[in-house]
Amino acid sequence: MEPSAPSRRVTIVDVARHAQVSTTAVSKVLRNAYGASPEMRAKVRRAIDELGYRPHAGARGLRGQTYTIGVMLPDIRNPFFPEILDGITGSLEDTEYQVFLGPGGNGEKAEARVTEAMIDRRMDGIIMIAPVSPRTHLEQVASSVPTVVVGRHGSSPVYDTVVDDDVEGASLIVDHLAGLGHRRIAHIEHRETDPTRRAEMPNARRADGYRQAMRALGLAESIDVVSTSYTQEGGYKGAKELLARPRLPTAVFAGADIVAMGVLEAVAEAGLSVPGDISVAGYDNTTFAALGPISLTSVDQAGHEIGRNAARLLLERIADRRRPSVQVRLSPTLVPRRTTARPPE
Amino acid sequence: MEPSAPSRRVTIVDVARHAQVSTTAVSKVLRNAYGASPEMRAKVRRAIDELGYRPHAGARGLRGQTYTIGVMLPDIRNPFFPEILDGITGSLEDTEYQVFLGPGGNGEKAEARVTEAMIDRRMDGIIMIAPVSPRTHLEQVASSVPTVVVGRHGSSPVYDTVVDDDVEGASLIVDHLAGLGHRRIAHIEHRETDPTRRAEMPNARRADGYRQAMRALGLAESIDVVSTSYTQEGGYKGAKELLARPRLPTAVFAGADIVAMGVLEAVAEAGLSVPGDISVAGYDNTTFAALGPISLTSVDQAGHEIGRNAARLLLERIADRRRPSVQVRLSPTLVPRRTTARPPE
DNA sequence: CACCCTTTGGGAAACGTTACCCACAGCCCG
DNA sequence: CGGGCTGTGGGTAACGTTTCCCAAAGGGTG
Repeated sequence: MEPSAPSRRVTIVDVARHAQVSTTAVSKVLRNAYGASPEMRAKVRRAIDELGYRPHAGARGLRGQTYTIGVMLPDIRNPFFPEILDGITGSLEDTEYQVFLGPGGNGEKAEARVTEAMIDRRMDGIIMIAPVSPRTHLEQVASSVPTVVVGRHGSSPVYDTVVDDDVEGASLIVDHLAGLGHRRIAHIEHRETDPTRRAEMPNARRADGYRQAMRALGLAESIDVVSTSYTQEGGYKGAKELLARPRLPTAVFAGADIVAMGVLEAVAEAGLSVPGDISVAGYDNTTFAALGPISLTSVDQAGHEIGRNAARLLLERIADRRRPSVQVRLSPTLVPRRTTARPPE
Repeated sequence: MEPSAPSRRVTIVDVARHAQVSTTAVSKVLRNAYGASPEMRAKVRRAIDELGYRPHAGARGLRGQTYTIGVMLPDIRNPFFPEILDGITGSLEDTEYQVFLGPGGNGEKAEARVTEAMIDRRMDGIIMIAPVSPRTHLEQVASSVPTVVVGRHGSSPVYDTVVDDDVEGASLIVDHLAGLGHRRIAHIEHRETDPTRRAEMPNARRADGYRQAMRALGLAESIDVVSTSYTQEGGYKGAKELLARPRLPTAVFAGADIVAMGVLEAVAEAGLSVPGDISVAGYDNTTFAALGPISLTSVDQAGHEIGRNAARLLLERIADRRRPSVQVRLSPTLVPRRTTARPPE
């Protein structure tokens, strides 16, 4: 085996010559386009197989499509994304489209770099998962390539959206805890100051959902929200703060599983037991929430469904770029585990 | 904002006209190529900025490079990969290269699809992380594009490799346990039958390392290996089997953290305590190993370093495709936590 | 001062594919 | 039997960039 053999690749011209037809004809077969008889198709396909021809995606992109879909992923570590991704790739595996992931790096600048790179490569469509970029940037991207935004509330005429109902998810937790008898239910949120992001980011919607659900249960006075960040450390600090309250909460609803991990740590340090003294719930139903030693009550977003819908919407929009924008909202489900129980007497 | 405005993009021709030079000149500036005076460069760069020009990667690829690096990731869920990825993207963020991830889907077929797609898109180089494909396929890929293989032992003249020393990692654990006083140390491995994979796959190397280390300590008779798979269930089943032994092991070295999770579950079910009755160690130092309630002793592979090296080797090979292949081997470190302690008296 | 080399710049032909349009044959219909 | 469809196939000009080459100008050298 040669180190990187310089052998010329088989091109459409070679296929055409071998099949004794024009390159136009081969191109038509490749794209399943109109204007080729069944016999012609058969002949061309045979030539393709015999020569082992594969089209050059870049060259195709010069005139037509690249058959490439870009998925912007802000943070690969987030154990919730793989589900979405499976949904996307699953929907696309029977098509000609190939999915590539762009590491977003969790910042506006990194996100911009990736989306620009995708546009430079003329990807046919882009799926942005839980982007942190301002809406104007999303719209700018969407104005030059078909785009679906996942996990941002708020709609735009230029891109489609798929979200899980975070308000509903927050209620699921609050109702579950209240159903067990809890009244002093506290919440740890990810601090959000920017007004449009308060309206669009899932973390803010979860906090809103918490407040709404508490009020609906007549527990308005027990509303207690600590603002930190969606990290383990944020959970730890938030819990420390809650544990310093004159009257301790009997349950903590952390806005994300990873936050709940910090809470569990702080609670253990304080010498309290879970769920004996305090119940803890997270959000996202991440892999580790299910692990035996943790067994964290959480909310499952239908990740697979989210991905499937995003892929579907994107294909539709690639097919018809001027169809009106669509918003899909899915419902989460509660996954009760061993970190929540009746409050102490 | 128009839905997907049809506005023509700025091309190199526009830039040339605006700067009153030839397209050749602009191209030279873009590539930092020889044959452009400083004044010329300045003039062209200004025009580029004024027009907001961005080169079309596909068109570039037709003649030259695409400035795109593909990273094949077999399983996004593996919490060890993000570290490697950070190392890669970190090394590349000051270059013109853009990284895209191809979801490998943990199977030969899926891996082949992704690598072919990368080649079809004329990516300048490919990094394959822990591929499961047979070596012939790796060499085939490497023969058409510069390639670095991460996490496969065994070298090839056509691709570079970066591995962490799994034999050494296994010793770290065995020595650690023996140092605490354990003698009956069992191991749960991922079953591997194919002979070349036994030599190349990390899981097989870990099992070998375990045996070697046991023999080196004079514990050859206590060698006890159970073959299941690197999954939580595999750990659970493996542990069940070990717990049915007439003389229980006092420590279990699971070949991966996720396996250790299954072990912890089985041990808890058996009414035994960790590390009181039995010590448990994993491998990979995944995120959840560090979580408070778990606190699993593990082995840390220098993921970041692995990624940095892979990126460096790839750039070198892109620059000189016929330089001899290089193998980099890094050393892991032990991360002792609360699941390992002295054996019961 | 003739010659050659170096520096700077540009013209034009690739690169591999698709879009656009035209030609031709066969057929149906009035 | 003429006119207009429909189905089939191909010629050719894009698409946006880089590479290969050549030309001209300037400067050093014998």
